[in-house]
Amino acid sequence: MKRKITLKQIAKELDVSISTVSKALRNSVEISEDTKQKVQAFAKLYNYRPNNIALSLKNRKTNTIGIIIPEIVHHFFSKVIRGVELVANQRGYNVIVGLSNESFAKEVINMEMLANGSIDGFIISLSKETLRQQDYHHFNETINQGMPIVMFDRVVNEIQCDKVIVDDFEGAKNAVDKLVNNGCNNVALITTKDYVSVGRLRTQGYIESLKNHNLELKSELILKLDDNIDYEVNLDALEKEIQQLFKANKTIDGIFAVNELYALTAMRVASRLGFNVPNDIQVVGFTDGVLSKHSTPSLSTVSQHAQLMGEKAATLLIDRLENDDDYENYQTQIIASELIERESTK
Amino acid sequence: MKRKITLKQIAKELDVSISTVSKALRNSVEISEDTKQKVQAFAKLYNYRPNNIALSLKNRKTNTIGIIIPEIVHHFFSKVIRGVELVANQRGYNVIVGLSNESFAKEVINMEMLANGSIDGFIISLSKETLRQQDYHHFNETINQGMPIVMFDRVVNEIQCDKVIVDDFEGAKNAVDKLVNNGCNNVALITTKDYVSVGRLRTQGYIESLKNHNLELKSELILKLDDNIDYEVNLDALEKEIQQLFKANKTIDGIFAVNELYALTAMRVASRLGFNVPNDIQVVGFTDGVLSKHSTPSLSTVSQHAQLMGEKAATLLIDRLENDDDYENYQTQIIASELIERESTK
DNA sequence: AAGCATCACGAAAACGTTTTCGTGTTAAAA
DNA sequence: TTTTAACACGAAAACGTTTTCGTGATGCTT
Repeated sequence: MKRKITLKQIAKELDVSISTVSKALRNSVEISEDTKQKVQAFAKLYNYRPNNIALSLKNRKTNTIGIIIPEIVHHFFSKVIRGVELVANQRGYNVIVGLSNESFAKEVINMEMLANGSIDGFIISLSKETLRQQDYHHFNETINQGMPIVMFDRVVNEIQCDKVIVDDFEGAKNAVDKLVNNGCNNVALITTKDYVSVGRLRTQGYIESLKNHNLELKSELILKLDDNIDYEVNLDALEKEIQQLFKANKTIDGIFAVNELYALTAMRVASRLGFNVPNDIQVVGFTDGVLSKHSTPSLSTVSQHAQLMGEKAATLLIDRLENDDDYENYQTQIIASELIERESTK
Repeated sequence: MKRKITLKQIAKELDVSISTVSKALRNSVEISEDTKQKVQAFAKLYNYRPNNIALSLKNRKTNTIGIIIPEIVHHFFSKVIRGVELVANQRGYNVIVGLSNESFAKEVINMEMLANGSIDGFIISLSKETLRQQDYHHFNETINQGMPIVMFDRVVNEIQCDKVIVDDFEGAKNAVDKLVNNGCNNVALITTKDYVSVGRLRTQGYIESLKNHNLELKSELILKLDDNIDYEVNLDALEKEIQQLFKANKTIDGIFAVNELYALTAMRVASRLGFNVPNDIQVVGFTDGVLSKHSTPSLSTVSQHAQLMGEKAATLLIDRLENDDDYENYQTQIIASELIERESTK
């Protein structure tokens, strides 16, 4: 077990100075051809690679970006990571992952851990708890220390930084437009409480679409679920909520749900109550998940292009890292969503 | 925009030496109470945090572990990451993620990028291409340089290191046992080509179970799919293969599939051909995916406890990193799988 | 008053790089 | 022969820590 070889060791072996070795390896004109050859051959033989940590310290640049997400076991977020990783790698960066697990405290701790030199910048999607508490001091502190942040998906107006978001409003509007155009007159909405920005925007898109079609907005058709409850493990509770919605409103002929789980569960409950999807009730979800494609009937959905979001976020961040000149001209990129029609709509 | 404060700056401001500041902050007895208070107050005021990179360089230890996986948009792997991250964070480590994208070259490049000082050790699941080419030189080189590796799930006997695996053989055997005990006499197997170790082991479990029940092993009931094809995008191709299996073997009354997609597709094809699941045909998959739970009928499956695998792998790695003494007593931990019965079996 | 601990702190090395600047040697120019 | 320029290399600083060792000042013991 031989440790990794360093410049110092090469210098010693070849009886030259460390500077000479360093220059020889970087093909400096200061060094004679002879010496260069000798050093390079030796370095190759021993498979020399510069130590990243030493380089980071010297250059005050780690070539690493940190991504902090609320949850990794989630199709949307893992696709974002893939996008980030893709462009990061292309541009010579590594990606370090932190999970906030939807907790404010973990988000803060994670950021502090990474902000002390480990990374050059952050890509982040806020935890629900952070959104609820509206405590954003850690972002401002980070930015004030000269470390750029790019927020994606769950963003917040209070913080000045680059952002990448989905056109939640437009996406929702289009989805509901589709349902209405397909003949639905009583489109219900299954959404989250308003503090999650994306939930709020999608709700507004729903409302806008109804208005544009001169349809009455009936509050009893809007089911706002408390998404602190993990319905993935409490499926029964979710089913009950939705079943109640159907029972109380027999005329429902369309469902727009702000995520995949809600949409899918709605479909299942509808079937159980004897409705046919899409003939009696049409359903559209909002997501990038795998479930939609493989369910029966397969679910029409608003795709968010998660991987593209990741790519854009990484590009934004790295561009900023590599151009010190452009100063505080923060931009917000909006990724167009796309309605993917499957069997749950006509 | 104030840069992060350093020991040197504190020393300058307070007109003491760097050593004094460092010692004062670590509460050394060498320093007088007065000075300590002064320094600590100042440090707190300016929110001093030691620079991780400098520490890493000094200690020759990064407190970061690298995980290299073939694909992140995959329920199994993201759950493993969650497990790794969980114990890594608990023990003060960060996690850096590399994606091989099932490519040998990317696996090598990723490892080389990280092995040059960025991390203390690897957790890795081999890419399919690596398994096919059986070229493991990069692992040996890494280990020889004193950097420990823990392999999980897709492992390989040729490399001496810690490993965490699922009892693929037992898991498959139990699944097929279940089918046979439920009355299936013609259980088909949908699997991958043999070079993926987990596929091979699951196939052997299938064979063993049939043998134990004195059932004839019929090669026409074994469908070996080429998993270089991404059936997730080529669903049609997959359906055709499976449809052919059914058409050629009318007596099939049970299916064991080595992954979720195969199992789910088999269910769908079966329904389309007019079979009822589970009354005519029972199906069991092998996976930790989300699809199984939400499909109709929901899919019985062999769970691999992905998160637990991640936790074990991280524990194994960190234990080794922190105990230089226990030398090369590599262990292989086997995670028991669990048969989760849902609607696709009786 | 001389010797000796104890105290409180600073200098310097080390981790592994890169880079600036200085310097000794050789060859060309005056 | 002397001056100058080019060449080839080394010393040292810097990045931000921690830690070992040295040292001047003080107070105590004889």
